[in-house]
Amino acid sequence: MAGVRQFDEDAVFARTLLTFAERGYRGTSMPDLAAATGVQRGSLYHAYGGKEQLFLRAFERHTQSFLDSAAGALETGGLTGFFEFCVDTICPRGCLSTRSAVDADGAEVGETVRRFLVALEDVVLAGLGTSREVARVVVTTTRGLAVLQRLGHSPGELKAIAATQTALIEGARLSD
Amino acid sequence: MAGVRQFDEDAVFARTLLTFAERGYRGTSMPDLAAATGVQRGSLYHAYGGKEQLFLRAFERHTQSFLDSAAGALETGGLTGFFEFCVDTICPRGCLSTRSAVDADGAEVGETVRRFLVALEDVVLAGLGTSREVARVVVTTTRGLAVLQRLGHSPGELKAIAATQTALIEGARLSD
DNA sequence: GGTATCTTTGACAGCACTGTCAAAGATGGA
DNA sequence: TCCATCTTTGACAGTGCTGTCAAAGATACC
Repeated sequence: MAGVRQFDEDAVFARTLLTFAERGYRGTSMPDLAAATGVQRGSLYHAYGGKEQLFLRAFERHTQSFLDSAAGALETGGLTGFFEFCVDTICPRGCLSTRSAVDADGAEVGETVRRFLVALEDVVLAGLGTSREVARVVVTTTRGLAVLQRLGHSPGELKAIAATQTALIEGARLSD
Repeated sequence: MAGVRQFDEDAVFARTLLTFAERGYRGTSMPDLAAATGVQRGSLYHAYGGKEQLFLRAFERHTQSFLDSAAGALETGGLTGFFEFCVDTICPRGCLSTRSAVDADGAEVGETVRRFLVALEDVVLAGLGTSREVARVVVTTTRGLAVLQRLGHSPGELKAIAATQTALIEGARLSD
């Protein structure tokens, strides 16, 4: 072992994800990532191989912490808390997973995002105790909110939509 | 008036929209459009100015017919019919408006898609007779379905999600 | 038929990104 | 200290897209 990596990999991953969230998957180039991370383009190619591999490594890295936080929000604040957490996460910059899902060209990125959504569905299912069908509607709603965010809707508007959805679900629960 | 346009503008618009739906806004280049429409790139630049203008003209052109069809589906089949229509429209190729919303770089495209969603919300509101809040949830759900479609979900899966959402809304209606 | 007007076509320069590579730099171990 | 190994850096060729333009083609009107 010698000639050792000069950059902090976690910091690179964090900057990488921010860049992808802001600019979209296709809209982000290796020069963009080099500029955002402060690491030369050649070094990124050398260390990770290319854009897709770098994305995948960064995405998988931070996925688990998001799921943990989501589970926490769900436990603390119920469905309302969950949606608020999602909107607050999405809101200044854009939803990384949604943008990547829509934007991706390679199959690998789509597959990874799909797995992420299944995991998110599991979190909702476990934390909310509804049916899997309803959990899936909840996840679908978060995707819809992410699209609306891209169109310029404010956090307040998104939360209002989430509140309506929450009321529909909670209402159905009561009437069972 | 002389030296007259050699191509059928409606056909060009139709092919244009298909291409944008399949490849995404950023993923579609002028050479792609030239190939898809059979019109030389130079002619497209001459006639429309560029990609964004061509997109906008084609999008606005076909927007109204979609809204009309959606209203018809809603009248005929209620919320279930509406969602089925949306899924069937989205499904083989992808949802043009959602892809464009997420993908767009220019402000004009986003603004146009936003207006389209407001119009769609109005259609749902008028056809369904619920509150505007619920109509907005319905529109948001269609966006979520479009994202899932991009991830490879089948029409059947999307319709199942839509059915759950429909049940939640209809249930809330009954208990009022 | 002639002319003015519009369209089509192919070509051009400019720009940005990709992926690779060789040379140079840095580091840990013998 | 010296060496083997890894990383960094800048440069390179290749590719694709953009926007423009001049020349050529087509058409309506006089």
